[in-house]
Amino acid sequence: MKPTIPKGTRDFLPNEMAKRNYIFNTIKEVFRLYGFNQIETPAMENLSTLMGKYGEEGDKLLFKILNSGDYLANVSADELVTKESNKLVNKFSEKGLRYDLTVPFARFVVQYRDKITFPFKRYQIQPVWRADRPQKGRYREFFQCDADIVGSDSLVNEVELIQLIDDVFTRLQLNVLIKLNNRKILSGIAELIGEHDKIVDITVAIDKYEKIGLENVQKELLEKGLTLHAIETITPIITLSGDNGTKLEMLKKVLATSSVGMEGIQELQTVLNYVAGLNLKTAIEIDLTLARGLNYYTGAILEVKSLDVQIGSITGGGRYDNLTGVFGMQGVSGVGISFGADRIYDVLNQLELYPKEKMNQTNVLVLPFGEKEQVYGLEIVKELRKNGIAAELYPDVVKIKKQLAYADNNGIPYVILIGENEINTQTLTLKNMLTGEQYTGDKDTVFAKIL
RNA sequence: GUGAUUGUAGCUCAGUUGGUUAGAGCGUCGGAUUGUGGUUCCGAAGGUCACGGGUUCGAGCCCCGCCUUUCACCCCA
Repeated sequence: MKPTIPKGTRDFLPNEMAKRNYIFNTIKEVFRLYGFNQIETPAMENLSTLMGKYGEEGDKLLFKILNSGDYLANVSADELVTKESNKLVNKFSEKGLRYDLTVPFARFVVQYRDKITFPFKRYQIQPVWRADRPQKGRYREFFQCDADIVGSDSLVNEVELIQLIDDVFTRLQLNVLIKLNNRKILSGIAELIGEHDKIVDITVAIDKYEKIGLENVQKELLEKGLTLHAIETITPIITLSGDNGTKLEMLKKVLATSSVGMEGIQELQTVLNYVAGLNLKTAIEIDLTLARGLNYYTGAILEVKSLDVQIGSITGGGRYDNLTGVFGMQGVSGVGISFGADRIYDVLNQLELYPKEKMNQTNVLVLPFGEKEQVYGLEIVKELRKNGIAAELYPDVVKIKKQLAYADNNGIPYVILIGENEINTQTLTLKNMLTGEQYTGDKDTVFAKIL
């Protein structure tokens, strides 16, 4: 039998975990600094919690868990014969793997509303699963690192999250661009031309402007069923360019008659004004083609792109005004972001942006020449650890050549050799694996050299 | 879900128009070297050619199916 893992999943070797932990620890530390508190939720949720929250596409991508036991007991032969998987699945599956961290969080907020003080700031770092077809930067199991604030309408939250994003990527030394949009502006555009359900087609078409040109975009919109008048109305929006200020001015003109649209512009402007005073390292750009998560976002929408590596967005987020509504709790607005840890990991790998000093694990390997030395070695590693030095003792009595190769392959910077000579003279021999330098002396001097 | 693409030793890959016993490098193990790794030399182990069927005197190579890899679309972190 060949050892393999399911499609779209990954194993991580020790050196890879060191890199991933560097990412997780960085994000965690920033979350903590911004006052978010950690929670966890189960890997699986009731399907009733998950279904219908991510649109039709999302429902298809949910991993469903077979009921335990005789899961076909309640399915009649007639029903089985129909082969209608989508209907039948409800009969033998009532749990699914979580698809993101936001919906389980909404469930969590409603369920524990009596134990939570609003505004509630939580962070959550856990894997999610999607039955997608894997490709570059897309996995079926990946970690999201979410920070959300629920129970506050203030745009200060948006500003704080943008600052947090800037903080994280600055620490990770990644060049990124924050793209910003507002769902209300998109609604305004739709309102303007009376085509509420065409908003996705419109954003997709705008997105292609730079690639295929105005004429082709207009042609595509025509094919999608927009009237010539409607296309003419939104043409200034398709060709929108320049800095954020110019874009906002143009939008104000075009959307002047739409109150929702103007509200979105106002929000965007306010956020940008606040952020301008914070001197962030990351550039922020208004991007009307950002329509991500259209299913539940109601205000700000944001996305982060790596400037050095071509991969999908590495962070996304936005405001959702009524996510808890479906769980029976109305009028709670939230805003949140989600770092895609696995994509950030891929980007960092490609750029090799890991600080070396944070990557190695064991500092010292103790090499015994024989059994007697092994006993002495046990005492030595114990004392090393007491001094805060990560140390291990080679567990088998084998040739020193082999023990040194172990240290070498594992990138252990120091070894301590213990043989008959060392025991007789009460000394230790320290070897620097990088330089090959060796020093024999008493325990305290050797320890001092390592520290 | 749609369209391509990949699969040969633990890893990376050769393998001619179908032709005898399928190769290399790296890694592993042993030795040169019983107290010295990362350099060198010698040797060894390691294969259901993804899997199942078919064509053929003969298939790693051709055909069909299936799984898998990677990529694009859709959607997304």
